[in-house]
Amino acid sequence: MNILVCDDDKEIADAIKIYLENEGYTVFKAADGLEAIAQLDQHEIHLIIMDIMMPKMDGIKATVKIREEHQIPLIMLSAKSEDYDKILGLNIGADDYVTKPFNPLELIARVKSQLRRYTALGSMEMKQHVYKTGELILDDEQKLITVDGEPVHLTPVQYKILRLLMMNTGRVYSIEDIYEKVWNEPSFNPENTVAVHIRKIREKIEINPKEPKYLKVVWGVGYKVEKI
Amino acid sequence: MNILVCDDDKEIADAIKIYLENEGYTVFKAADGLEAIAQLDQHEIHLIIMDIMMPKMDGIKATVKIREEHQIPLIMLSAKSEDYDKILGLNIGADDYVTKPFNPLELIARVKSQLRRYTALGSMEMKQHVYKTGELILDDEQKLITVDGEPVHLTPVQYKILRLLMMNTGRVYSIEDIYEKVWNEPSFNPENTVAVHIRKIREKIEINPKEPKYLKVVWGVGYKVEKI
DNA sequence: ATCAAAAGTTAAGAATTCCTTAAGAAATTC
DNA sequence: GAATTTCTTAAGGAATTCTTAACTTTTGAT
Repeated sequence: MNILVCDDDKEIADAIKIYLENEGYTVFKAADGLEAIAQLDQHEIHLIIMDIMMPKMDGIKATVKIREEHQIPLIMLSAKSEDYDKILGLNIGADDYVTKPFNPLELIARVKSQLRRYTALGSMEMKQHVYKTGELILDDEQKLITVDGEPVHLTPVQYKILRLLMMNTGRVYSIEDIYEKVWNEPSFNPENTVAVHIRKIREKIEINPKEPKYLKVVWGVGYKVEKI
Repeated sequence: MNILVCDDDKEIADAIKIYLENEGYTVFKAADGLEAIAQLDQHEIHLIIMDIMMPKMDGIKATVKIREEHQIPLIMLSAKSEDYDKILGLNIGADDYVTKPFNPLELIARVKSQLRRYTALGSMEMKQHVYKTGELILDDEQKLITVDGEPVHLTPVQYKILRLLMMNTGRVYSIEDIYEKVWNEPSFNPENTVAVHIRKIREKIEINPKEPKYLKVVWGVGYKVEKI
């Protein structure tokens, strides 16, 4: 997910960038409204964080301009906490606002909330949430896995790994791939963490873990869930 | 789709029949509980509309009898609107109820809603207002919750949380999900609020809160109400 | 074919994270 | 202002995750 942070205060923009990147988002920056609009043409942006007070083109004007062409979720940052500003911001097309000084955790929560809402609308109930291969079924809504109809309990990490592999049965994921997707951070030195988890998953979903039917290894490459 | 209308009042039964046939359903009639049971043997019935007050065998007795053998969705018609009757009907195995005098459109909406539950089709025109799982019943119209037929008092927040979970039994909601839906704002500080409410709810609806039958935790993910 | 290196598997315990629970403060309702 | 409800805090317990290290299989170089 790509987020555009638009603030002339370099310090604040950088701080936000770090917090968001820490959450796994890709962050682009813009120092004013004009830059922001330019960035939108260059990158696919999924959410905008926009400061109100900026030189050249302020946040209000920029928001209006952006809303003429895009429906990207937009969170407004305002130094003042007057209701006046908030109302103005929301009327103009912002989806939410946060007042400075703000709690980074709050900003992140609101970012997630907006992205959730936005992506939920696009795929309302349409998104697939049941993945099957052979007698192995994963229901992502119920967080439920069954093998031959028998429910199997997986821990959160185990679940995430299996879901990743099952969302694309047959596709091989390297250990680095898995680490990045599941932990949301580049695999710096994942000893054999992933392998251990794989073992635990096999223990639970395979009849005979030594001759796995579903969760196969591809030597020197990674792991996959067989497409059956 | 075949619907059985069971009411000794011929006028009402005929009126219902016409409305339902107008919607494309095939309607069978029965004047009392005994007739209803006889009809069930002869035709494949997909939904039952059952009046409470009837000669020979009343609706309550008939419902109990029917539930011994069938899981057909059943909507109860009651002349009285007292809470007592509603609770009784639901505990006995009815899936929904409508009080006389009723709006035909409401009845049809509830019929569709029930059929949808069992066939998993269509769109949401009428939101369901009775949610059941095991012996736990939530009636959103009366804001009433019963466990084993015993009404339990929940505070507003507790009620909202339980309703959210019961509207989709089996589905897992993260703490953030719950916070957002119940408080209508994203959660950002690592609080414990939801967990405390969950505890309080368990205290009230569970026999043994330490081994909850209904309100389960899914480790590292969130909470759900078991689909029973 | 044989051996060493590389890659994968497995087990066990320490470290960490997450959930539960109780008690009291703060806020709200009556 | 008393009662009820909601929120915060913190300790304790339970479950999960990670690390370590020995072991097995595969690969490929000799």
